[in-house]
Amino acid sequence: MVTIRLHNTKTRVKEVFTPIDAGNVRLYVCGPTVYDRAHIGNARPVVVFDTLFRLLRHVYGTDHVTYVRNFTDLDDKINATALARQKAGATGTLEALIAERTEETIRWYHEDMDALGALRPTQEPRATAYVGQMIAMIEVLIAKGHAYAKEGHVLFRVRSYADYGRLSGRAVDDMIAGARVEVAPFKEDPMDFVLWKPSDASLPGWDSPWGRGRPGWHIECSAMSLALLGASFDIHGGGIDLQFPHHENEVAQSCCAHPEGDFARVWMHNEMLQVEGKKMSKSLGNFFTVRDLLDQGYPGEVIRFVFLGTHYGKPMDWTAEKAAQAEATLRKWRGLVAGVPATAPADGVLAALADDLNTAGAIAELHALAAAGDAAGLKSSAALLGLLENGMGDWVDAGVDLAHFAARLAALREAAMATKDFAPVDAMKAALLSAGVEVRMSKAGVEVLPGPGFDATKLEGLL
RNA sequence: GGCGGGUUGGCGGAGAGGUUACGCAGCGGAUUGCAAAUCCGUGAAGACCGGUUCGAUUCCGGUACCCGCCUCCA
Repeated sequence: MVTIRLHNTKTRVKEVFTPIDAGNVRLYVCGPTVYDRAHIGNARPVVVFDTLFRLLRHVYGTDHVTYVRNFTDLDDKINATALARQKAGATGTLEALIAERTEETIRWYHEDMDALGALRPTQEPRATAYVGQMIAMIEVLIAKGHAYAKEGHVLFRVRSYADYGRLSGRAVDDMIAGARVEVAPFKEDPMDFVLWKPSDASLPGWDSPWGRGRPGWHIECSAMSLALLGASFDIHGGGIDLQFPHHENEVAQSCCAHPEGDFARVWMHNEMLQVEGKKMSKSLGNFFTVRDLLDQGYPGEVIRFVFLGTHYGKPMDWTAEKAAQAEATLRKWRGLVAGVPATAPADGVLAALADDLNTAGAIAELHALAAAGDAAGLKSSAALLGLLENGMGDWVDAGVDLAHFAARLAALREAAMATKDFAPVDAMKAALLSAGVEVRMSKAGVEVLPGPGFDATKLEGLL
């Protein structure tokens, strides 16, 4: 059995990973709030934890890993989006507009993440389907003295949980000193956070012991992970920006409601993504959704390769330069593994991934396999990273048959060999090159294949 | 102010207390009608200042700069 080591945010060291139950390894990752298209930053944890999912499936067996990633379809941002649409003249009730928006966004999310080669998680629970469980958990917290109801709100009593701040390495008193916490009249302590809040008639709401209202954000993940994975599970993942307060609050809720469990044994956080060296933001004009990149012609596989080139624990920069390099490499490898059946991944690749998901190291191993001409090893090892898979390679040949161009060029060349007038050959070659076609001529013959920037429309009239 | 991440050759980016990372680009050569592709060879690094050590880019301390979180943003 391969020994997997993972950096645990909770303990701040790399640890040997030992599942609670090797027959059912359980992973939970915070999913998207479905109010808009996923941006490329949202895609990083998807690719990172998809790779972890693939590794775990390889090591423990495909049917022995449960991966849960939620959809937060219950959120004030969604409400605001729906409200804005209603004001803009959209017809239908607010509930209908919200449902429409979340369904549409989930569909987009699936399309975009599928394009990146991410496997669908085992389960993708929606928050709206677990409000009952959230209410139940809140009741337990109140009964145990960890939460209190006031003015239609229910708040978590942060001071009742001694370990609060441990995950994120913060001291409660320091946070108070920072004093940027919301002070509300119904809070016993400024640090207390909302588990339940009242909804007025214009907002979606559920009946609860505290009146009609809606849950706070943090309780969603606690309730869903409990329902689907139990009070103790193996790994909890997400972006480092969620470490505080979201994950800290999850720990507090889950551990106080179910002290018999450990909640998540291992916490993994991916670092943030930047674009051309800067934080992605709408005002800088470097804000991209995954769909934007796909529409610009970056294949999902190329995006995935760029992501995997940097260790998940380090900040990653998205640049056009990297994408171009990734495309060239994948194009080369695709040519190498065409028609080759997959076997078993190489030990070196597996070892790199098992070492805290060292995807950059794994890619170096792939280069070694390619250099050694081990096409089967390359293909099978790449599959562990979600690369070079059969369903994702359409972009390479662009669906165009270039055989007749090759034949034509070969004929011209043959004639030129006799006449020593290479002008017609060079003219056709230049035309092909300008259409992004790679032209290779040797004693063995003529080969043409789509290259970077291939544009089929420029081929018209060439024959 | 508090907490955390980063700083490696022209660019990207890993591991390891002492031995070539790797990829791209560059340079030289083979090959080619010219190229491309391929193959062979090759130069190039560890932000700064100290410390530990026979020896540190790798461990420890400090400085500088960049970034994130502390505002229900992955």
